[in-house]
Amino acid sequence: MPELPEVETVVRGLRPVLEKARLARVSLARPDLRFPLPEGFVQYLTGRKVKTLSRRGKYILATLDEGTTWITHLGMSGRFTIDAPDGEAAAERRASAGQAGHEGGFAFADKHDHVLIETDKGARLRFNDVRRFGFMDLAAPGTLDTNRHLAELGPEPLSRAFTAEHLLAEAKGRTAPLKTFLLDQKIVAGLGNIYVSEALFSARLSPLKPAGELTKVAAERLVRGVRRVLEAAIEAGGSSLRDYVQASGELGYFQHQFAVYGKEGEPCEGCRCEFGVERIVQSGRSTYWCPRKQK
DNA sequence: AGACGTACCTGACCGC
DNA sequence: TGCGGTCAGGTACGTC
Repeated sequence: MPELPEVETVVRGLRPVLEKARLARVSLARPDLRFPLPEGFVQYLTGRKVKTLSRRGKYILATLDEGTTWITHLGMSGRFTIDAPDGEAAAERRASAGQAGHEGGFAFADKHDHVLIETDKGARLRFNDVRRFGFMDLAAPGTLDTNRHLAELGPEPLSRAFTAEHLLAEAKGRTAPLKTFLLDQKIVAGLGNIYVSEALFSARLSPLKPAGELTKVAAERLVRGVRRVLEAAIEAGGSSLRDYVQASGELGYFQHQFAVYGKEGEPCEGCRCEFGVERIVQSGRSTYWCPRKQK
């Protein structure tokens, strides 16, 4: 589920709860997510203060007081829930909680809750991940740049480092189609299956076009298209934070209107032609596009 | 190096 | 109602 805009929304939602807070209690329902949690994970986090929360690609980064970074990737289905300490939902969970967790009424309330965190300010966080493709890691001070998950990441698409020149240099000689090229986190960090389709539509470029055939003009359109769709989605995430997340406490998913994604057979944005959006499969994953508009 | 397929995990949905 | 197949927004890793 979560691509850059969703992760950015999660970070913004977690910030008021985690930044400048101390992790008073941490517990795990299991020793691993997608990968084993690092040795001594709970002991390490417990008692540490979060200095800042940020994002790199699809990774959530929490910088701790002594310089270590707590890294979280949401995978496909990872989400955080912020529990109101004494709300109705909390009482309900207390009543139905089957597994032992924190004492004092805070527990692994849902089936796929894997990590519980309570801050010194009384905020309670649950990390839930049905498919368990998410993972967490710790990077010692000064090792973030060489961390195995982050070292190879391409530029942030909303930063000045993401340029047509960068895309052209990376695309040179490549036969892989633009769809696959943009999904590669080494090329640009944070795009996933949805926003690649959306960005290519926005740029009016075919997902089938070999990356090596990008022209300067097309690369410039692509940079603008990527930025446009991500900025719009982050904006939508902001609304969901205000409207939806505050009520439910759930962070990780929001409704967004897409131009082509999931719209097979429907007219693409602003179009009235009779053909509609097409779905094709590239490297085993769905791509949605308009063959009339995207060349 | 780069392109490709497969693995990981659970749940929802569809047709029979 | 049950059952098997397919699909789902992620990354890592093996092979050619």
